[in-house]
Amino acid sequence: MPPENEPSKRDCEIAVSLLDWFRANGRDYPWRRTAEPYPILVSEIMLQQTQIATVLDRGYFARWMARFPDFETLAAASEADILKAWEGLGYYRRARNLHRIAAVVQEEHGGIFPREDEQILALPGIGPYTAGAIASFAFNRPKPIVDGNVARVLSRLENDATPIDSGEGKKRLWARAEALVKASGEPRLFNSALMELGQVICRPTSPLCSECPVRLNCTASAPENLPVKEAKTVITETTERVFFCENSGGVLLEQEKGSRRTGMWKLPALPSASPMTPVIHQSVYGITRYRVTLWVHEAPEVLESESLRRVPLGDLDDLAMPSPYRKALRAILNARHFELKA
DNA sequence: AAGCCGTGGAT
DNA sequence: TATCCAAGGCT
Repeated sequence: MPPENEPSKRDCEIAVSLLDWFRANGRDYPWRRTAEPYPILVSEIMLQQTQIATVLDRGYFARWMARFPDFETLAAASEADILKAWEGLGYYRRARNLHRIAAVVQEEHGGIFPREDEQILALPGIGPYTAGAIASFAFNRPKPIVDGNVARVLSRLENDATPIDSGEGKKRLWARAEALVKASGEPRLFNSALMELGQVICRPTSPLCSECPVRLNCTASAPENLPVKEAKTVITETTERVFFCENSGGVLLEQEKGSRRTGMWKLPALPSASPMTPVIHQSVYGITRYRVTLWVHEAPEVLESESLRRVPLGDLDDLAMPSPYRKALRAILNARHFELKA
């Protein structure tokens, strides 16, 4: 009985070329020096929609691993500590999901990260990409991964203009990624190589085709025009009004309670019923499809509320705060400090 | 399934 | 300056 999916000669060539290139040129990252599920999981969650430079250069990965070195430590940590460690990385649900995963591993898997695909996929915050990444990086199993890099590389390799965010496009990409990782015989190395090719050679603009290890097998006629996407994000302008209220006891802050940025602290919203007090700081920040103009007002008169807390200046850095408010608060406090000295 | 969820760097 | 995009997932 012949094997069902014999790798094609072309796929074997692509895999070998990519593996050779990666063995000679692959970058050294801390999560590539280990096959332990925990650090690999942490890196994968941190790197979702986040650049490697952010996670490495700004110290997030190193600090996290020092503070929460294993599942047990992470499971025992408070959500406040976890959000604080994640502050500035964005998509804060990722941090809470990582926390929840640690609890599941401790309580349902006896402290051992599960190997079964279904069990991995069932963990909160782990979708098809991250499940494949852990299966291949930690367990060296031939599972495909398709992230933004891989989608770009594969659509160019096949000169395929099917939108990568369409159902058909995703189906093709995952099928190609699966065929290639199986042809490689080296899941851990190959998946890393495929992504890194997208980062350093097959870049979104100005791809370095003359240096590409798979150029002989690439069919792209105009690589700069690929991949094609359907979705176009329309930016909506919005306005946000908050207030700054400091006295000898510290600064008044409000804890977020909605689904968005839950548990994090911010400058309190200016009550819609309150009068427009003078503006003391203005900034603009982007969040998903919004461009928000943030106005920080002087405090209105009425300030009683259960969601508000007066935080001493020395404790401000201990609370997890989304970047726009952190920056505004620092700017305001710096200005005040400067005035006091002057 | 289309909208939502953060932030910073590159171009 | 504006836009894109980065190791996506959830609802």
